[in-house]
Amino acid sequence: MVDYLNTLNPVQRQAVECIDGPVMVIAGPGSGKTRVLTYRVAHLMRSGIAPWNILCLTFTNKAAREMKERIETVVGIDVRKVWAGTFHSIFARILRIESPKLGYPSDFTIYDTDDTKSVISEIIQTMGLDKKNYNPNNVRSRISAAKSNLITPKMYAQNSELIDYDRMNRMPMIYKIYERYAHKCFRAGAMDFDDLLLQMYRLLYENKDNVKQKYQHAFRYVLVDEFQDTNYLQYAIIKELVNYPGSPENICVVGDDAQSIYSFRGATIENILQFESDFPATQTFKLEQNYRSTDPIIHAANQLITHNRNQIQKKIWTENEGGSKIKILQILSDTEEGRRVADLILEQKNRNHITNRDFAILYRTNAQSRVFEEHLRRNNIAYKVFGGLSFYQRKEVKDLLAYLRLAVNPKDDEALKRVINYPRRGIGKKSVENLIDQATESDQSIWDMLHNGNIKGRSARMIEQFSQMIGSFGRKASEQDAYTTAMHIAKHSGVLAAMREDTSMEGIGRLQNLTALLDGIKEFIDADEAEDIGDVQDKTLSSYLQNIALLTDFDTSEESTDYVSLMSVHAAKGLEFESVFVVGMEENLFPSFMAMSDPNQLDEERRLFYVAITRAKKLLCLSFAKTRYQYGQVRFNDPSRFLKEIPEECFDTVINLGQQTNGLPSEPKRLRRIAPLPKPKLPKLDIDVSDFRPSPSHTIKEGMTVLHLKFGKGEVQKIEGNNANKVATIHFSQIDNPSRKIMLKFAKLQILE
DNA sequence: GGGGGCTATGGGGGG
DNA sequence: CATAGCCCCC
Repeated sequence: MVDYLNTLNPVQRQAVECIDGPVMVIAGPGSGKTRVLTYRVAHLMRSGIAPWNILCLTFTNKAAREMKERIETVVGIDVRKVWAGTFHSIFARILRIESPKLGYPSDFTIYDTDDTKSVISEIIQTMGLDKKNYNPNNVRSRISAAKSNLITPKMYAQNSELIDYDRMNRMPMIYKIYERYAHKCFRAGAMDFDDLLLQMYRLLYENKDNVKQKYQHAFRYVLVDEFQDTNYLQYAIIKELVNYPGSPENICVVGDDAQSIYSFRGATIENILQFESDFPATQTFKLEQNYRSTDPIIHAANQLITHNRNQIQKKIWTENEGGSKIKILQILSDTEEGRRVADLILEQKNRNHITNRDFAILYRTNAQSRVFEEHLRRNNIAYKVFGGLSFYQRKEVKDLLAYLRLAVNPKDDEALKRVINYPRRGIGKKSVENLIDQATESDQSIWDMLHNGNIKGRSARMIEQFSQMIGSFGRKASEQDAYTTAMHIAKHSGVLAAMREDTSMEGIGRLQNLTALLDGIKEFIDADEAEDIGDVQDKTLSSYLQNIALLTDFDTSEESTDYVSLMSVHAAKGLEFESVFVVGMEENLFPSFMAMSDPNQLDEERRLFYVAITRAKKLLCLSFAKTRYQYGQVRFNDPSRFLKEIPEECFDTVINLGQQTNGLPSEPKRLRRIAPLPKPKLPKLDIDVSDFRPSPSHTIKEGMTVLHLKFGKGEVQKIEGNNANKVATIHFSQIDNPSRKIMLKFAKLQILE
């Protein structure tokens, strides 16, 4: 066993050893917060606390995983039974056991943001509301905010402040949409991300079968990382678990008000301020010594944050004297920024002998990643982009996942809508609309309509077949493991076959993604790791789906890890790198134009920048471009005000950053829009229109040579489909992508031979 | 049924 | 600029 206590400084050590009663640790960046949390858990276990009595809520699953690994090497005790993970993943696990107490199936589906938006759009439509006023995204965030603040639909409807606000924004019916949305999700056996928290709260609050006491008893020691980024609802759950008469109140929260950057999703700094009054016995520890960065970086960070209005007083300091000054780069354009940063990375690699994995490029918006990708690729530097469209959001992946979801929970309307006619099986738009309408009207799921609905016309047989198929998938899912089931579904749904048919470059890529998905499922069932908080390892499809619904980019394993990391500043929270580039340091970008008129939001942007620069251990480079393409226009933005808030002596060169802005937003100057060049049309084919005599469609047969007015001569290779819906595959040798599928009933073709 | 081209619209951060 | 939604056309 490692003598871990002696590796800590006095304050850290106190925070680790003080295991009974409420503890709050205010920890500056790089002050060994993770060490404290990790060693605290290790210390608990060495003091004889059973691992299953420890609940540790971290910000990412990766952080939880790394903590467990570290603990295992430190104390050599089996840590697998510690409840460690994100709020969402831990609560999803508990709800999987307890959700029947709330009327949900234990195989409930987790709706992602796209599903949520789709449900909301449908409600807006069926309510006959104007889509111009009701933007699904706005509505979604209103509903999400309500849930995060424990406001039920009923409370929402009675809250005049909320109703007035919505009325002012010309969306007076949001309360009604909220009510319908909640009902619809419930009826579909689905929870969205907020529900994972909200239903957990309900579970404890309603306390059916004394389930609250069960978990209060189980979680005798509770630890919460990044406490400054928890919202009202999350804190309410923690209090349900810990704050009750006779509680030992063994709760430890760790956070830093200066790094609070998630208020947009309901996080509230109030929680930190509230904590000491909710738990009067709280002992507070402040970790202020920074072990991560060198002096110029720390100095800059301290100075920067003094520009914020409210903060808990603390000053971070370091013994890492000296160190390189901060590099500041003034660049002409955003493209140039990509080139310069890639070049600097090469240079630093050679001069300072650091490897790809030591570098990070951090930006305010994910859309900025592209130029850096381009130039890194050009310089042959391996990189990985975090955030953006994840693997699980790709169309082909979502298609197969929809089938898997449907097998587990056929009431999942969103999944059903996605695949009822994919691959094509002759259940057209009209039939689907009809089913949806009936479902809405009778307040049942679409799945129920497949059996009880009033289905007329040709699609009836196809619908019957589809429903049979999903039923058989469901039986498979309840009998076999996730991989066997998924493989079976991929084959028998026709998804795999549809993919194989598409031999274009993109099509091959999509097939590879599907294969990767299936491989991932195999990995899941082969994995020996005991993510099993229940007693048996759960290898079912249902378990797999719950697992991946909460994965992020950081949770995917890969062979090679030596890459430059590209990510948003938000995503970089909690990480550190030898060399960090913070790019796009311009007004209207960082700080974001969305925040410019609100002092509170400006403060949050500043905290975000604080987080960005404190990721760097040794080298920090800040860059800004004079011109940048934004929303189709060249824009001239001033250097970010944040650059001016860092003392000049921190920088390696002095750059004239212009007038200090007095807090007023500077209107971005813009250039006239440049008209796009017309795209080249199909080459003109020399066909005399007056000679063109299209032949009747039924006379066209495989093997014929035909003439088409735009595509020219072509060879009929294949004819598929029945009667009126025959589709011909014709090879037109005179055009760019010669193989075309044409529906014969529309096409005008003249038979040549 | 579905792809291509056009227009309107948004425009941030994420579990 | 990117994307969504629409219409047109085959």
